[in-house]
Amino acid sequence: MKISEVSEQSGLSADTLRYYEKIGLLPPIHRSESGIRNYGEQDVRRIDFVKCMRSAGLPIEVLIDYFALVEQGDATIAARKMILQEQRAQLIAKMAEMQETLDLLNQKIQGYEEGVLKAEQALSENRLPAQAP
Amino acid sequence: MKISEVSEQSGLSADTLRYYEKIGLLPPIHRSESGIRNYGEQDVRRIDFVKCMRSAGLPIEVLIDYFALVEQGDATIAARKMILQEQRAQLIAKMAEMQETLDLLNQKIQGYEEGVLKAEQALSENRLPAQAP
DNA sequence: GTAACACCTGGAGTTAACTCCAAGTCAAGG
DNA sequence: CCTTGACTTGGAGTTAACTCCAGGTGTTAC
Repeated sequence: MKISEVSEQSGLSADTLRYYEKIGLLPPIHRSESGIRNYGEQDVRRIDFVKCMRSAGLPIEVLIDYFALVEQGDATIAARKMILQEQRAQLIAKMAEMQETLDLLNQKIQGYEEGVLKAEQALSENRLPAQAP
Repeated sequence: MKISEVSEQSGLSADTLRYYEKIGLLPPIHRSESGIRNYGEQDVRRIDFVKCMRSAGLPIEVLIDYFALVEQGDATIAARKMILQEQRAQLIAKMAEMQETLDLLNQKIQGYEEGVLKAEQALSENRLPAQAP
């Protein structure tokens, strides 16, 4: 698979794919004789994994460390598991924060709905309401 | 309230508070005669709001736009509501992505748990299992 | 009065994660 | 043979959001 195909399929730009390889987030991709990258199935699977983790905000550094451990074989399974557990904990925490924000946003939006309602009522009755930020 | 107190109470650094003011995310804070910021209750409430929104990843730009509308009074209520709804939609989408990542992370971790289990069994029986990244 | 301390400013530096660019190579079509 | 277009590289530039610093001023404690 050429870089343009992988780019299309993954939604990551070719630049990003090369960048990921350069910094070691992807392994050195096999090349044709003329030096053109040819992504294998395993590469594509890794890219999908990376994309998923990145979309949730896991830092590239962490993923690099993780894959470095994968390279080193089964002796590192415990360490890998710890990395994933740590990231999971952070993800859960972040989602909880976002839920709080979501709740507040919902409140505010509802406040505006009610505010507008009141304002409309007031307008048709010639009164003036007010609302906080 | 002095900047150090607000900093302590909000968890934002004094530098960040000044930065927020400089870029217009906070209004010009009232000063003492000698030029020292004196944050009022309203400022503190706004800072809490900003902090909450920022913790969920809402861009500063969006918040600045939002507060600019607030300044302009009730005529902008519909626009404000739209901003919040848009941000809510993005937040929900992001949380869904994170949930997917969380699911995958859970799968992987469980895979490692089972993998280790198999490995331990195999070790005590002199067999060799394997596992993917 | 002076030393220590919190605060001020403008501006430079940092970080993560891309993104873009110039200049070059190669394969295929006309 | 020549052009077109996808690919290559190393390196520079961008963006968001801080974070730090030097140099200066005002306030407080002794």
